[in-house]
Amino acid sequence: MGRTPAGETREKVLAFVRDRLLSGQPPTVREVQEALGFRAVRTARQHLERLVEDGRLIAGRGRARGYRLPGSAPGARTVLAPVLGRVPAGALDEAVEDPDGYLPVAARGGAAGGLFALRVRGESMTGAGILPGDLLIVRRQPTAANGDVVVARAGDEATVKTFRPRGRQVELRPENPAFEPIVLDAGDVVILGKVIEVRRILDGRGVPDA
Amino acid sequence: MGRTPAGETREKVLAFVRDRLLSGQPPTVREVQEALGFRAVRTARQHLERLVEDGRLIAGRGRARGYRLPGSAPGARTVLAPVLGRVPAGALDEAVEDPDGYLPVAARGGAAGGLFALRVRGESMTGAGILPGDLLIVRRQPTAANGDVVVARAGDEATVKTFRPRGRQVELRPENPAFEPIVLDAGDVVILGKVIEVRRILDGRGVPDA
DNA sequence: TCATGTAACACTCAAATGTATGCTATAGTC
DNA sequence: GACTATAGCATACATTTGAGTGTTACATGA
Repeated sequence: MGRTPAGETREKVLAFVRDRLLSGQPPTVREVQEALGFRAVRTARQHLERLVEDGRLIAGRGRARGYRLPGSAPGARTVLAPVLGRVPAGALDEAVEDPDGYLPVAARGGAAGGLFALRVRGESMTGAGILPGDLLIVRRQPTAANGDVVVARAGDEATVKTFRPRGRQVELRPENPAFEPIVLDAGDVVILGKVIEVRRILDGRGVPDA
Repeated sequence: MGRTPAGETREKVLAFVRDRLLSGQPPTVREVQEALGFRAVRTARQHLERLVEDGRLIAGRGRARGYRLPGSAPGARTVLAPVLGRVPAGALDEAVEDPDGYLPVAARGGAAGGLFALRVRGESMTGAGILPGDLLIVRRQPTAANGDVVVARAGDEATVKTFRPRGRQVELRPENPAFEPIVLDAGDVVILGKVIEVRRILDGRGVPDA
């Protein structure tokens, strides 16, 4: 069979393997062989071996579908956060029963104990770059630090605000001058969790032309 | 050996398999066996078979590490997008070589063919709620529609702007009055991809007190 | 009590898959 | 030309791994 220019084929091999790994389906050597059109298993393996030598792939000796991407192993644990349609007036757990879906979240260090997601209503936090329709990833915790963006319940209302302790009181401050801060006795505010991530899906809608 | 309450073990099996799939490393039957502490391969397989029967898993007949999540399952369409440290002047693929990490992304509909992530530098898009330090999930595509937020290369510069076609020219418009639009011949602009999602990690830093 | 279903075990077989050996050919370099 | 490196092929071998057969035990309801 003919030869291809040096290195060219290897790039294609790497691209194929990477695509498969990122989509969650590690390939076998023979799948690489077929995808690249080799007639010998050995050829595919040679390319893979070279990629490993060059540090561009990591081999799992002996294991089936054992090739991995180097660097920060995508083994970074992914957890699923349920998207709650509403912030419940009662216990959070009840709302988790019937989620609108799940979002994959890269679990950073801390306890993956309880994550959930909420959709933002209203414009009270636009000053912090949190727009209506955004998704908030929230870690459940009963306390917060000054400046944290929190999901809190004051009476029957559940809101997203910046947390400002004021002595024996608590200020829940919107990040939008058009809205008024809420100041309550600390005992009247229940922290449901802290917002650790903001997401905005742009897929369909673009930015309206001015 | 003893028995566990009905169904309880099966949930753990599913949780284990799902976690492995989400982290990009499908397990073998024997890995399930070990993880759950079974002494027989068959036991693990029986649970897996049941999960397949119930439609909560999909089996890849005969293939190694062949279990998948069904389309309806949470997390089924999660892919990992490499976070590029820099937008390359050359081919995108080269930058993918050395990613800063990977982000799990819920692939909505379209081809998961090529996703990558970028960190925002500068304040040129704050008007669209895109702040410095934000992570952008980008779908690789060579074209864009009016109003799309795109990653484009004009000469050696790679930037994030709103895409505005202007006849034979193209306007790359910042969403911040302090910045000037870039207008170029269509031939001088290369669309690298379209921003489909914006993420902001809040974990440490809160909102500064005013 | 008996039948039925689930959970679990021990062992075996076969297919999928990684690994190795040996060979051919082209291109570049000294 | 001799030497070296790369690209590729054919075949065989060994391990990993999915799949099959048969058995034991504990619930639960008819």
